[in-house]
Amino acid sequence: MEELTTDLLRRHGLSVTGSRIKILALFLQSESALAHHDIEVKTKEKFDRVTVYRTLQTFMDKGIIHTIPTSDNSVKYALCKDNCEEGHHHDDHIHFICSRCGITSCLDKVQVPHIKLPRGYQSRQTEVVISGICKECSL
Amino acid sequence: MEELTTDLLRRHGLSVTGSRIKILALFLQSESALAHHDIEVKTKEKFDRVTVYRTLQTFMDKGIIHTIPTSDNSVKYALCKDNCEEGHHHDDHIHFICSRCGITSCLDKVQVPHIKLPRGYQSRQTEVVISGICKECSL
DNA sequence: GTAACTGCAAAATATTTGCATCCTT
DNA sequence: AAGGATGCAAATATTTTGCAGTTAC
Repeated sequence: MEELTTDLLRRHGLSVTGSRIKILALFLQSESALAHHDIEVKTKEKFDRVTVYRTLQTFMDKGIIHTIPTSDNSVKYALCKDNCEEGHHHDDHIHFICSRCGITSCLDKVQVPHIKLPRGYQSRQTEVVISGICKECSL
Repeated sequence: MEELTTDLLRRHGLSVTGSRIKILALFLQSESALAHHDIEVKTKEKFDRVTVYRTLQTFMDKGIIHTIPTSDNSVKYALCKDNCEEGHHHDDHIHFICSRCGITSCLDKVQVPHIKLPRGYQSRQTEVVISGICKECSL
């Protein structure tokens, strides 16, 4: 794991530090998207709240994670899969929010559909967030 | 306009008050979605910030407005078109965020596509938010 | 050694709650 | 008259900024 995180950081031109390793590891271990608060809670070793903010921002800038839009206030973050570069997100999967257990996850297998817009509108990115009952909760 | 807003409030079982009329009128006049901050700025007569929060919450509860999910922190609100009832939103249109002028709007004519989910997932609501350049900005 | 990262303090901003008063019905 | 809505004060939560000390390369 340490190997993996270190690699990922280096590949994105970031220096390897304790907080970055720990936070990145959290994302790699997690099936679901994480809110700022989750990160504060789940890292064994506690980091300053400010460090978490800055680390998330850095990961965003470098295309390591992306945000998932939600209708309520909350911002959730998830790992970008492969082809995100600095400044260019290519997340072409949809997101799912379970209204029972609350987890937010990326459904990597489900492609975002192409949507025909009215004349004059130019689409750059399409976000799809579906809420409902997830696989686990509907058992 | 006063007629319209009053009607709308009554139809949703709300008492008719100054702040509700003014805030609802803002939504009716506005082409685009409004953030809490927009409302504070755009109402001539100033209301307490708390009143704005509470009014928006009330409108949400009654199905008069809905939120639009965004990837950044911001929450935007827009009028529900017709068939929203208390506790049941039926917004089946997509949302558009212009990355040039920043406006967020409902594209009422564009239907949300049906998306086939993996086995076990049950969809209740699908949100689609497309960002790009809007009609006005691409002229 | 130098540039970048972190933690602490504090500022700025956003949101919620309690309560007394006022307004709508 | 009664219940609900508003404004004010204040508590809470969230996010940002500056700076000094520390760490990665």
